[in-house]
Order: sequence, then structure tokens, then C-alpha cells
Amino acid sequence: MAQSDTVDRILNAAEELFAERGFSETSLRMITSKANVNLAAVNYHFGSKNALIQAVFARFLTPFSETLDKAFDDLERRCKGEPPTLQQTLWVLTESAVRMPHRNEKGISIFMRLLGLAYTQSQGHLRKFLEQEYSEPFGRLMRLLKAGTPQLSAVDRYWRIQFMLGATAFTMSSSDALREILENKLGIDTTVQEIAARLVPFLAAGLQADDPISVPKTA
Amino acid sequence: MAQSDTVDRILNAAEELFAERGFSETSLRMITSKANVNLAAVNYHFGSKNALIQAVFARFLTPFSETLDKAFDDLERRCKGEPPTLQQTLWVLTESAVRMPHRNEKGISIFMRLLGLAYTQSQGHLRKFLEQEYSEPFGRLMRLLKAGTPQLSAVDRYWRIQFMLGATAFTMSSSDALREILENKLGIDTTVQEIAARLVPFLAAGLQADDPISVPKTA
DNA sequence: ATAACCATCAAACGTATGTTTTAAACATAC
DNA sequence: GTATGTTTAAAACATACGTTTGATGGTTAT
Repeated sequence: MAQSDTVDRILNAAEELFAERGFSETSLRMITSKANVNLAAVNYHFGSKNALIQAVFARFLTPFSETLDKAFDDLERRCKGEPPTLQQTLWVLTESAVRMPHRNEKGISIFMRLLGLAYTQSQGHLRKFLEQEYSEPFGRLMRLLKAGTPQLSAVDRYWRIQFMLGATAFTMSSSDALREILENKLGIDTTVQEIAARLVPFLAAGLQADDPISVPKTA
Repeated sequence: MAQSDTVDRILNAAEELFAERGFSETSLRMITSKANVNLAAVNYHFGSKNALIQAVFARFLTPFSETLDKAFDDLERRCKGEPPTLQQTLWVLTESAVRMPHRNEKGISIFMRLLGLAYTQSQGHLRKFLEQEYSEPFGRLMRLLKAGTPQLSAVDRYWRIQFMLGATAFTMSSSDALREILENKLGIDTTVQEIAARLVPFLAAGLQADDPISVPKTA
């Protein structure tokens, strides 16, 4: 073949297995046998397992950050100087994620699950890589969230953004299982888009909650 | 010695290392050398690494579920037939977690981090163990949450509880890292109690958000 | 005193991991 | 058609893992 697709097959298999099982729990042999390539191919093409992990993230994060950047440009153009509202920012964010071209119908939930894992699993090299490569679009999102919640102190905003990321990554990462449970329990089918549509008002309300750090009614 | 403290030393070391690094990333050799016991002691006293993981959870989850049960009894008694409000339920939950007797000042954050890991890391045996052992207090919490959000449809409530669990588990599972980032950025030190106190109003507001499934302003 | 029991220890076991090596097959350019 | 650089293949590498073994010492009960 003119150009081998070995690299892509490895990336596809690794992406799926990482999302299912986490990084440490996924061996190179699982990946290469799922991808139907030789074991040595990973180290040949990527150099190491850690570099493969980073490559998996780069493959979807790079186009996503470009899409997001353009969508934010669009949003700010429509707002003509006025800072975008929190709901607008959140909606552009979820829309960009959902609208990304995905390799299959599981793409969006794999995407989310990987983001959650990047935060959760203590992979020092990954955190460094993501901070170096994607600090700019991340910073832009943070600035927009800040503009959308001018009433919050920096500390309040920081924590509430963490809560927001948690709710999103967690829900999306297990959206398949959650959708299935709901289907069995109430006979209702839900799309990822609908989940996102439910998530946005939840997050917006949480981010903007009045916050007289509630005192217990306990005696 | 009359009674060896080997078991407790193993549990203490394991608890701390699991919380720091996750389960797969923590080897028995790390644990036994931190605990200053022989490598074989783990398999002798617990049988296997998985059984040790479960024992670590049981040691704090069993007393916690008893404390929580009594606190819910208390709450319902104070409410005299009226269903407790959502804020009351959430507050009793976090209060019970915070008020638990802990072995040291890191105890509460280790507790939280482990709970987050239990959700996040795909340890099949752990999930089964927790479901079997603690289904009753978990079910009670779910019933109270339902009573506290009577205005929600079953579907809305289902998803919003998932969002809530996600925000909590995710934040708690990376609370150390998040606290550290905040310390470096703004020079502010945060206790786990403060995080919990910030989380409650966020969750309460999100759970009770008005929900006219927001339509994008996008063209 | 002696037997039974339990906890500890160093050492080894078998397995699985990430990585490297060697040779063969391949496509492409001359 | 042969040479060249690239990709695959199979095997072996060293290392780390969870677990098991068999000997040893100490405590308890008979």
C-alpha cells in the first residue's frame, strides 16, 4: 500500500481501549491485537506507550480546539463587544463538542471519557503535555466563563468550574451505561444531544447559584 | 506483642497510596515497604490485592454508612412527617462525611478521593463489593433526593442526580491536585470542608434549575 | 516440656508488561 | 531489475508484578 493505515488502526484501538479501561489497565498487546498490527509497531511509530497516549489525545483535541476557537470567534462577533452570556458560552462549547466529526457513534462519549480520565488518572506526562499544547484555547474558555459570571469571586468561580467539568466528564463518559439504565427503567431513549441539552441548564444554574455558603439547619 | 498491628499498618499505607496514585498504579511492594512489613503479609492477612482494596473501603465505609443512617433518622425525626428539603439532605450527607472520626488531618480528603476513585477506576470487583455491601444506605439517599425534588419528572431527576454524582465524584477524586493548583495560582489554601460547603449550593441550584431545555441562540 | 498454632521472613514462582532486536517483505526510485 | 529506505513480523529482552513456598521464631495451651 502507498501509505499504511497502521498508525490510524493503532490510534483507533488505543482510543477505545483507553476509554474503556484506563491507561495503566490497557496493555500494548491488547491494543495491537485489537488493531491487528504487530506489537513492535507501537514503539516503532510512536516511540513509547506514553507518546501513544499523548497522540491519542492530540488527534481529537487539536481539531476540536480549532473548531472551538472558530465558534468562539463567531459568538463574539454576534455579541458585538458585549461579553457573551454564560448560557451562550456553555452552549457553544457543547455544540462544538457534539458537532465534531466523529469516527463512529461512540465517538463523542469516548471523547468525553478520555477528557475525564486525563483529569482523573495521575498521568504526570499527560497533564504536562495537555498544559503545553492546549493552554491557549483552555484559557480562552476560562476568560469567557469569567465574563459570564462577573458576580463570582475568583475562588468561587474556580471551584464551580471544577464542579462543572466533573459533572460533564463523568456523565458523558458513562453516557452509554446511563442511557441504557434509563431505557430499561422508564423505557425512554435518550440521545447524547439531549443529555447535553439537560446538562447546560443544570450547569448554568449551579454556576450562578446564590452562595451564602449555606449553614446547616442542624441544631 | 499481644496483638500485631501489621494489619492496620498495611491498611494505613494502602489507603494513603491508593488515594495518591490509584489502585493499579500502586504495587504491593510499595505498600509493604511503606508499612514496614514483609511482602507476604498482605496475601497472608487479606488473601489478595483485590481483597485488600475492599478492606480499605470497608474500614471507613461501614462506620460511615452507620453514621449516615443515624443522621438520616435524626433528620426525618426533626421533620415530623414532612419530607426533608433537598438542602437538608445534602447537608446531612456532607456533614456526616466531614464529621467522621479520621485517623489524621488528611483522613477526610483521602476518604473523598477513594470514593471518587471507586466510581472512576474500572475495578469490577470493587463495584460489585460496594453494591452488595452498601446498597441500603445508597437507596435511602436516593429516596430522600426524590422527596426533595418533587417538582422534577422522573427523567429530569435521573439525569440531574447523575450530574450531581459526577460533579462530586470527579471533584473529590482530584481534590488534592485541584487544591494545589489553586494554592499556586491564588495563594489560597482550601480545606475539604470548604470544598464540600461550596459544592452543596452548586448542586442544590443545579438540581432545582428551571428547565425550559434551552434552545441555542445560534442561527 | 512439648505440642500446636500463628505471624514473619527471605526467596522463588509464574506471568505479564514495555521495549529492543533481527530478519524478511514491501514499495518506490533509479 | 536492482538498490534503497521503510514497514512488518516473530522472537527475545529485562523488569516488575501478584502470589506461593518452606523455614524460623515466638506465643499459647495442654
